[in-house]
Amino acid sequence: MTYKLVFSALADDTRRHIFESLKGRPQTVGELAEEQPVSRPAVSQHLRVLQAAQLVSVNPEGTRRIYSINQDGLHALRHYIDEYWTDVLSAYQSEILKQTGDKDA
Amino acid sequence: MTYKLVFSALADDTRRHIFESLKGRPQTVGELAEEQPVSRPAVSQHLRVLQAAQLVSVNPEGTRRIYSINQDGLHALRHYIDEYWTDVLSAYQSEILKQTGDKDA
DNA sequence: GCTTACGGTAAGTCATGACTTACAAATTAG
DNA sequence: CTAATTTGTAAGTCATGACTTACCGTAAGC
Repeated sequence: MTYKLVFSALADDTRRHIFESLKGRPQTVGELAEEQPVSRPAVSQHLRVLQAAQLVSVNPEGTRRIYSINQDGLHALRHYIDEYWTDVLSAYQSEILKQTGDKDA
Repeated sequence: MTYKLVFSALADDTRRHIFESLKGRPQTVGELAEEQPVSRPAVSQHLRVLQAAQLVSVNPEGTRRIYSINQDGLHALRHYIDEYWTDVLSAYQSEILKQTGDKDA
């Protein structure tokens, strides 16, 4: 459902850098922009995408907007992976059972 | 390093559908193309991307090429998430300790 | 041998998205 | 109130990538 948002958000290098920069501490847009090789408006646009993917969240403080990590996005990602694996394992198991049954027959 | 490949591979709807279709059983290109609303060459190109991201692998059998799941891609993804979280937790912990110290001072 | 089936590749089109500069809104400082 | 700071938004440019049709190589069947 929202997997597309999370995957495409983290598919971009600049966004992944921003996201990993927030790993250490909450930061303002200006602080984040200084670390990146792109302009501040570009960072703003990236933050909007990250926010839509529920990977970051904002906390306004005066004119500044302090961005920090939002757990929801990565939790969704982990859920996707986990569910995928359980499905894979059950499918493989039935495949194995089928092959075993063929052997017996 | 290869995170970009995995994220961008799964960011596309068609590719995610193909990837999830392989969850159940290995399939040929033709079988996968029948389930998708795009042409067979398009599926071929998507499979190349998925293969580059180590999400699927091929097994030639005559003229057919049987695609199946490759664990490496998703393992890399899970590794990314896990490492991210350990970094986040340690950063938060030091933040909490700093705040506690400030209170005491 | 020839034909058919399967699938990868080439070339071209079109939409998306990452980036820029210019501008506007909102809060703080004097 | 005015000026300065911070940030989001608008508009436009340019590259990327998802898709199509046409084509080529390769293995199997008659």
